[in-house]
Formats: sequence, structure tokens, C-alpha cells
Amino acid sequence: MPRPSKPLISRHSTVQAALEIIDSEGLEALSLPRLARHMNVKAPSLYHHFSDKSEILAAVAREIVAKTVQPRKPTDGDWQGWFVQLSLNFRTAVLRHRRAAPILLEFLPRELLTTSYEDVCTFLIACEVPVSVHVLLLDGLEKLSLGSTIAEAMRPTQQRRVAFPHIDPERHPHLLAAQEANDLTPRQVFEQTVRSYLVGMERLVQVARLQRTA
Amino acid sequence: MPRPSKPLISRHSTVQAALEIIDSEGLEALSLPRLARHMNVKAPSLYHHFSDKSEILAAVAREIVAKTVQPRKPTDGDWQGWFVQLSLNFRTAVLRHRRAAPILLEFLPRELLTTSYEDVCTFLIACEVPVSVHVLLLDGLEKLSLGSTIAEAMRPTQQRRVAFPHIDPERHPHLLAAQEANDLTPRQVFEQTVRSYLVGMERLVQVARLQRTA
DNA sequence: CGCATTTACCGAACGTGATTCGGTTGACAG
DNA sequence: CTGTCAACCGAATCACGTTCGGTAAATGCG
Repeated sequence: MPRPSKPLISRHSTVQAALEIIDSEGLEALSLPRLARHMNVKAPSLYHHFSDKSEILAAVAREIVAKTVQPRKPTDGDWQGWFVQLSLNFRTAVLRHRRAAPILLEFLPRELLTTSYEDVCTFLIACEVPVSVHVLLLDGLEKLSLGSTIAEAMRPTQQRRVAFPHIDPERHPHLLAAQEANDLTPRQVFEQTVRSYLVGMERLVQVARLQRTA
Repeated sequence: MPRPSKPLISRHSTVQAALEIIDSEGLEALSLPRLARHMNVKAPSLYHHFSDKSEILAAVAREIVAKTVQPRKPTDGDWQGWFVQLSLNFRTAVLRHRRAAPILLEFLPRELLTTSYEDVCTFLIACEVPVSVHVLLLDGLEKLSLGSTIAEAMRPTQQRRVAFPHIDPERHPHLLAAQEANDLTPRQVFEQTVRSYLVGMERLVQVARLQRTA
């Protein structure tokens, strides 16, 4: 087949097709022949738009993360509430394509995050959070959001309540009781985890503020 | 080659060889031919001991996690301190083979964790932590430890201080300042993150205790 | 101790996937 | 109108996971 009047392949359409395959058939199913077939082209043609498969995966990772909604900054200095919302939005963005989550591990779009982090630091300064704890906050929230979300995305299927697999009522009575005593959804547990973390960080912020004025 | 007097391959030696290759050459280098060569055998021979490659990877994941040192239980009810130590030990175990970290995502040995979690629940009950928050604690700590550690293992090389890549002093002045104001090592940041989380959880535990007695 | 069975390994082969190379032909600039 | 470039494809290469059918030593058994 020669050159078509309108290009059959674009970076955008490739990423969309890849996401469709991943969502419906899983990450293992995403081979270049499979991807090309879904776009009605042949595998080698993709090399005119991407240097190799990893570049496609990086573009997919970028697309997923870029869809994170940035919450509007509050004017009352409530940086904790803003962080909670941002974490939840990130979680939502990733879980929208949960089977693609492993890609994020290797191809996390660091440039996007760096830009976002600069923004966060500016916000923190406005909220009078001491610079000495900025890295602690950024790193902690990154790990917490990314880690929790990816770990959750790896769970077999999304369930209404948090569930631990391999529970044997004989050998794990207390764990079973704990599971049954829980009435929170995974989303609620995630939110509570982030909130708890921020409660602890608030304390550190107070300490750092005192040290600064002293 | 016929049957040797002493078996050339065992599950244990295979896992060790796999870890050696992963540690020295990375996860991508771990192919069955490569693994077999390292053991002075041929690739098909491995199928007499494992049903497929994923079973080898699962065994590797199990080996890594199993090396986590369980801290001794305190008698004074200080479950927070015990959790911090456990998290740090898990982190140490995973970072010992940081290039193998992606394996954990797919092949996390859930049975090991379930057994450990039952143990944790028993401990929490002894510390009079209400059952209603057990799942919150277990899930939160799992996500935090697993997520933080895997995310950290993915960073290019271990550095003395936490560092964000792609920083442009022109475009990210506040982030740069934040990074320079930080004097904690990744390990210290991790420990602080876990501690902060537990501070917040302690508050929840207090609330739950009150509700229980009411 | 002889013999049958099992064990542990290997060579060869297959299918699939990533990647490269050399066409082919329409689009497009001059 | 013509030469160059763009966008796609067929065929081929190489590595990998995996299967299958040997092969000979080890092992168990009468």
C-alpha cells in the first residue's frame, strides 16, 4: 500500500488504540501486530511515528497521567484539603485504565510531575508552609498516591469493600473479623490514608514554623 | 546430556541465579536462555522444575519478601513503633534487589502477607486497637510500604538525598529551593512518611475507642 | 544383581513478537 | 511536469518462551 491521502496513523490515534486494547484485553495483549491490526495498518508502519514500542508505552503513560484533574486552589490556605482532592483525582485518572498501571512504573512522565511540583511548591509557600518540609510533602504524597493507586490497580477486580485474598477462616480468624468489621470502600480507605498522613504532616509543619520564627 | 548424579537444577539455585542476573544485569536481561547459561544448563531443562517463566518470577518475588525481618513485638503496646520498624524492614528487603521490584507488582506473594496480617491483627487486639480500624491500618500500611518502596526502587540510582529529575532552575525555582532545603535521606523521608501516617491513624484509633465504650 | 521405570537433562523445532530494510506509490513543492 | 519526500507495506532477522521426543544415568524392585 502506498502513501494515503490522509495519514492512517497519528501519535494520538495510536495512543487511543493502545488504551482500547489494554482496557479490553489487558496489557499482555498489546503487541505491535495487535495494535496495528486494530488501526487497520501493519506493524512496521508504526515505526514511522514512534522509534520503538517503549515510546508508545511512554506516550500512553503520559496520556493517563495528563488526564488528572487539577483541583482549584483554595484561598483560605487549606493545603491539606487540596492535597486530598489532588490525590483522589490522580487515583481516578489511573484507575480509569487500571490494566495499564504497570506501564506507569517504568514510564512515569516525570516532566509532567516536575512542572506540577513547582506549582505545588508555589502554593505551599503561599500557605506559609516552611520550605524545609516541602520535599517531605511532595515525596510522601507521590509515593502514597502512586503506590496506593498502582497497588490497588493490580488487585484482580474492583470490589465494593476492601478484601484480602487467601483468607482461611481456620487460620486467619482475626483477619477475617477485621475484614468484616470494615465498611469502607477502597476509595474511602485511600482517602482516609491520605488524610491520616496529612494529619501527621500538619504536626511537622507546626514544628517547622516554630523553628523558623525562633 | 543424560541424568547427572547430582541434580544440576533446584528451585532454590534457580531463584538465586535469577536474582544474581537481575541484580547485575537488570530484569530485562533475565531470559530463560540467559538464566540457564548462568547455571550451566539449557533453557528447556528449567521446565522440569517450573511450569513456566512466571512461576520462576513468583518464586523470586517470594524469596525477596520472605527475607523481611519481623521485628519483635513490644510489650508496652507501642504498635506504632512496631509498624515503623516493620515498614523499614520491608523496604530494606525489597531494596536489596531493587531491580527486581517490578516483579513484586505482578507476583506479590499474597499468602505470605495474609499469614503476616493475621499475626498483625492479633497484635493489634492485644494493644486494644479497635477492630473497626484494622483493615484501615493493614491496607494503609501495605499500600504505603509497597508503593513507596517500589516507587523508590524505580528511581535511576540510589542517592544520598531525595532528588527530583528534570529540574530546570529557570522554570522550577521553588522546587529547586525545596530540594536544597531538604537534608533527609530517602530512608529518613520514608520513615517520616510512615510516622506521619501513624500519627493520623492514632487519632482515628482514639475516636474508635470512644465510640466502642459509648 | 539384573531389569524396568523414573528422573533430569538436552537438541531441534514452532510460534510470536520486536525490529530493520528495501521497496512502492501517492502527495506535494518548485 | 518532475523530482523529492512521506507513509505505508512485505519479507526477513533475531531472540524468546515453550513443546516434544529422545537419552542415559539413577533408582527401586524382585
